[in-house]
Amino acid sequence: MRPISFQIEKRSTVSLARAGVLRTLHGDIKTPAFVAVGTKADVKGIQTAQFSELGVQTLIANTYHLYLSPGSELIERAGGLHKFMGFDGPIMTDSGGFQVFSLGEGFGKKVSKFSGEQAPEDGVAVFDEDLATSHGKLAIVDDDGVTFTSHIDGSLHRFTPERSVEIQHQLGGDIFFAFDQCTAPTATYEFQKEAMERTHAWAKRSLAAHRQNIDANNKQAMYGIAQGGQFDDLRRESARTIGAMGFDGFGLGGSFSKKYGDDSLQSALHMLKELPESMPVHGLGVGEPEDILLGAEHGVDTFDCVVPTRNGRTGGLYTKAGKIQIPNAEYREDTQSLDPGCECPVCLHHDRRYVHHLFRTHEMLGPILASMHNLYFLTHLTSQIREAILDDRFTQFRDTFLSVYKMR
RNA sequence: GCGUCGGUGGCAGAGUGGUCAAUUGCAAUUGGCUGUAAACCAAUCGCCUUCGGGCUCCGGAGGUUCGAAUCCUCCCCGGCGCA
Repeated sequence: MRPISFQIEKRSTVSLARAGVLRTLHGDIKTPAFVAVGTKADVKGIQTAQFSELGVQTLIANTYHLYLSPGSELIERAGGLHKFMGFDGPIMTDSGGFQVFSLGEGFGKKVSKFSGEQAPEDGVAVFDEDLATSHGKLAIVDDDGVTFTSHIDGSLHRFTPERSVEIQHQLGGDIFFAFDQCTAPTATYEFQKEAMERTHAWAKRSLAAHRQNIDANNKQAMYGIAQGGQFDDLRRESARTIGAMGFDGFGLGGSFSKKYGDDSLQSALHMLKELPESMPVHGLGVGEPEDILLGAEHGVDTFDCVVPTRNGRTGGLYTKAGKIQIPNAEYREDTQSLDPGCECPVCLHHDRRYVHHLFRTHEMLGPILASMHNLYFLTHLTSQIREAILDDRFTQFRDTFLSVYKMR
């Protein structure tokens, strides 16, 4: 018996969209579902007790961050993430593979729509120069693993697939991910292929390490992550390889930011056709409404993304008509609710004028309310998608939604 | 009234003869954010512009100088001290 099971309740008759239930030892996740990002064992600005009213069924914490602080041993002594953060529901952990990318290849690169260029190596002032290694990155990859420089204190650390699995065992999430090498969609074919093959080798090692720990293997499910960038042949090869290894689920890997182009996600999704039909699929870092709709259409079951909490903290609010910047002058006396018609706990009590004021005066409640609203918006979106699939009207729902939602 | 210090762009506050339309912070205006290095980052922020530049500008008025936010004179205003 595996520690999770995935039951598909309904498949769309006109697309690969599906609705299901992912059963874990800490409860069920009704899919499609939005997974809140809880990097450091907290969803930024949100109390655990608020998850339910915001529609948050599950969250994903991060291996790299929790390993650095407070340390996975401490969390293990606390009885695992569930006890540590006081959440009884399903928890996922990410492997640290994304940090291989964001602290490695992606480090210091400010790819803007305007310049299209990467910043100079010393273009990032966030860190003490002494922290950065001579190559200008905080992570360097080799075939055996990755050497990190802590972004916190500059100390040196090393992750291997086995180490990532060990840490994630200590964290104790219900579902965790194999250590992978994430890449930018814009990377060359050669680079993409190399990272994919390395990811496959690491997946095999990760799985072996997991199977060796009988106790963890019985309690925790493990997803493998595929790569391949925007190259369809690599993507499909990666899906076939990862899909056949015996993982409990599948992670759609990559980084789908708009700065890498408008269809980096679209070009990756065809790989899902190569997977066993009943394998649960998680879209890593996929969370803009239009991308959730696209992913769901292609059979992605769960989505995690920083976007509701990060945008929320920085003043961006999701509405059915598109994103708005609540600190902007036009909302100073706007008495509409954040998103007219929204029934989230914030919209039920406050209007734009108030939240605008909170941002202008730098009150911490502003980012909190915005994060709450955004989380609700996305969990509500996935639950609406789920209902639509169950009624076999997904396409209509998508078209209706997109007809009023303005993408930027 | 006397003495003294000071009046700089929305605010605070640098600059004290040319490299100054004027450092910096805040405020303001806008943009960005996709497995969180992010309660963050970026651009703009006197007026005009064919984006090359042009014009006006550092309390006010004069003056010195090739050149003044910077030096001098007078005036106005403010802080402090003494009467």
